[in-house]
Amino acid sequence: MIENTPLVRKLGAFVALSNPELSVLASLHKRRRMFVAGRDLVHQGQTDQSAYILATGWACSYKLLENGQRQIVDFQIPGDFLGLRSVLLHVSDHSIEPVTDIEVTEIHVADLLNAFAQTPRLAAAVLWAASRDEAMVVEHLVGVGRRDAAERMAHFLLELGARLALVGLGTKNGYACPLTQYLLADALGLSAVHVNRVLRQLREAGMATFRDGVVYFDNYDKLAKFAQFDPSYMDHKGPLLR
Amino acid sequence: MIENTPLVRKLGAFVALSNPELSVLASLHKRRRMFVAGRDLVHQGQTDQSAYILATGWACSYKLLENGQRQIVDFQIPGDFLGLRSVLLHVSDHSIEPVTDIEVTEIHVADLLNAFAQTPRLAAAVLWAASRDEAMVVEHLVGVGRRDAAERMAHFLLELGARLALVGLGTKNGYACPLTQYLLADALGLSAVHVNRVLRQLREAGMATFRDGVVYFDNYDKLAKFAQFDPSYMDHKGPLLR
DNA sequence: ATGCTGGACTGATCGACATCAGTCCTTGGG
DNA sequence: CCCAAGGACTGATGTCGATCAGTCCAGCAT
Repeated sequence: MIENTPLVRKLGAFVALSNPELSVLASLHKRRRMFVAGRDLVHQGQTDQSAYILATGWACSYKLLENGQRQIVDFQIPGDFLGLRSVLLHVSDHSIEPVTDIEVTEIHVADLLNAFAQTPRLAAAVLWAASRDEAMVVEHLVGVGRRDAAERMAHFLLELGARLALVGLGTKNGYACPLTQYLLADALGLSAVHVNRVLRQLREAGMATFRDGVVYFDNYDKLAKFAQFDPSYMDHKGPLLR
Repeated sequence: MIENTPLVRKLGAFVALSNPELSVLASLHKRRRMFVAGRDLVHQGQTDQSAYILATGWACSYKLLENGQRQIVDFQIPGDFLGLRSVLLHVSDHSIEPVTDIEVTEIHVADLLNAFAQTPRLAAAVLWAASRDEAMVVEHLVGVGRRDAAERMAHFLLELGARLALVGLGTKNGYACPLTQYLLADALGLSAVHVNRVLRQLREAGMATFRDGVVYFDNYDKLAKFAQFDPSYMDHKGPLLR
């Protein structure tokens, strides 16, 4: 039996993978490596680095601007690819930093592309996962562009919860979350000061509480309504491609 | 000889496609269809619609919020896929509207996935194109999150120019652009009023002029510096996969 | 114990951009 | 020819969130 990693769980939600396909997937995993929190894995502008699959811990991908501001594009949780896009485009347009200490397994993109030849359904699954990632970036864009700070925060907390639930790390009650208010600020396009005020608003409105590294959904439905959160792009009853 | 469509030009910049691969690609094109400006092709929430490749004209994909605001996620120009992500995810999380009258060719996603089995390099090319699209959304996110209105506008005009240049519809001097100030506002997360003021700023600073449906780069280098525009994620000397 | 550091938190002030309420110009229809 | 509609454009006013300048507390090293 193939081991049930977060990646297998995630892709399995998209495409029903057969055992041969699963073993091709498993064969992609090369060396296991660790990185410590805070030290960049990939630098903006760097070329020809490796791609990884995140096994444990959290990371974030971000872009730096000359004026010192940064925008966090996405957080990666177990099961997510790290740096796949950089490798495909042969240059990193962004940096990646572990938020906590992380464990990853390296993959060689040449192997991945070769695997597509053996099992085209794996290509579909990966394209699918990439589409989902893009959908999340899009949702993030909508939030930053057109939602006010409180809605943006609410939506963000919900989306993260839904993603974590998919790999078994969260429920509708809440989840463990190692992010600081500074990280939230850089993700949401706010100042850390304002993040603090907004979290207070959500807490006082009885919708969500973020304290001591844990997010509690005090009233999930009210929060989801407030944020206009629509999880349909992440919600699946089962694999869509059999 | 296979015809040299914008799509072939674009994918060809990524992966050197052989004649058999090109003909598989050509075989994906089904009926040719037209749509008129302003009437939605795909509605948010709709399921099971088709995917298309844009042949001529411009479209935009956007998301609507309950309060009536909208965020335009991206504009599509000839050679771009329309609605591919919606089909892969089996539900549209966004709407697509033609900005001008457009011509498209329909593709069946089942055919596309089957084609991956015949020519895995095509899978790589499509994954590549998807990565580039995601990189653009990311860049867009950074702009909306961390750039002020003028920088955002400058960066947007440059990026669009670079994309158009790739399919032969623009140069470093400028390009024809059918977008209204309202569309720009919805894309950049600004009000139409403010778009107007910002365009004036750029004009008065001698960097770019947008008038009568044409964007002129009055001083390309100054504009690129001002916007911190880095085209590396779209720039290629030639195909990276041979 | 003492000091240092990082993160959460707060009040006061300021500025970028939204909103409101218009004008002007062009285009197309009756 | 006149009118309606859409797009570009402008001034006045209002507000959300940034910035500045702190406090407080827990954890850790000395």
